[in-house]
Amino acid sequence: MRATTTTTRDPAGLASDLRVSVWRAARRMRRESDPGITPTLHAALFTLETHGPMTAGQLASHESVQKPTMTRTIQALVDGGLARRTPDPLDGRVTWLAITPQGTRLLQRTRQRTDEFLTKRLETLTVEERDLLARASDLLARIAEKDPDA
Amino acid sequence: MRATTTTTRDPAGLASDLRVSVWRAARRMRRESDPGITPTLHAALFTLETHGPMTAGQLASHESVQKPTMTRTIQALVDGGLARRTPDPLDGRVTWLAITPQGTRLLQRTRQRTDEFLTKRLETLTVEERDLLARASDLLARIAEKDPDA
DNA sequence: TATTGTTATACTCTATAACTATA
DNA sequence: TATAGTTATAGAGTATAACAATA
Repeated sequence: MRATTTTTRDPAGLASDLRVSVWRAARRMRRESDPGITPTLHAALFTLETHGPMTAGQLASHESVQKPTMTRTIQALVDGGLARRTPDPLDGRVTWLAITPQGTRLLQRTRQRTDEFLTKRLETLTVEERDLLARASDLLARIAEKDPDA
Repeated sequence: MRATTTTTRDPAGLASDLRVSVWRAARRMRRESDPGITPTLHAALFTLETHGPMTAGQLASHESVQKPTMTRTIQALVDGGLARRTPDPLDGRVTWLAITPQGTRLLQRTRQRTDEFLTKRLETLTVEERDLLARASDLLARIAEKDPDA
């Protein structure tokens, strides 16, 4: 196994390591996650829950996907009764999205009962390691944000 | 934004946060990464570089994908001249995979010159934050490994 | 004209099931 | 029979290009 510590202070080397480990972790999580909801739908629904109602374009921007991609994701959420579309009364081009009670319940169930694989793995770590991952989770979220200067 | 710190010591809540942030980071990295190689090919090639020659089955197991999936990945690497197939001289069913010099060069170029987006983002962090991410990268790799008891 | 969102189309990544060749 | 790998097929997730409706 390559020693990640050798690249710690070198952003390019860390980038290379992170790219691999994040990709593998994402793949593994997808494989093990709750069959009731895919990671893509989960992430979008989570955003609707935490940010409140958003337009389709805002949601696409927040998730760093193109609008047609978000159209599909939204369609899947609406078909599943997890989100609801509401036309904007003033601007006929705009669609507002909101999580439904059913969507909220699904997220609650997911948090309580699912992610079993990941939860089990995390339980094998020390409290310090979980603290570290929690802070890393915030850093990853910051890295994945849209360019501040874009 | 949901406060991740509230879930730090709770493995299930951390699992939920990590699932979202890792998924988003993976998506963003794919979108921004070197157009010359996809994350899936990069990860497999990286494994061949660090572990040396492996059979197709070993590689599939290491990457946590099914064998048919790895067959496709390998085919893409071989088509691109990045890896080489060699039949096992003793067991006719087995195929050995090895990285080619061209594959090694591509990984070097990727490390040096690409991952620009990610490198730039990492440069905006403090040294401490990069240290933290480096250790998190190891933890994520451990989490994504095959079950120790499977 | 510019913007919001959708439809059409295509490519990547992944899986399961069935198959071939070899042991 | 069992194992290693491939082929066939399907589904999820994403993108770009072209379009419709509205501003």
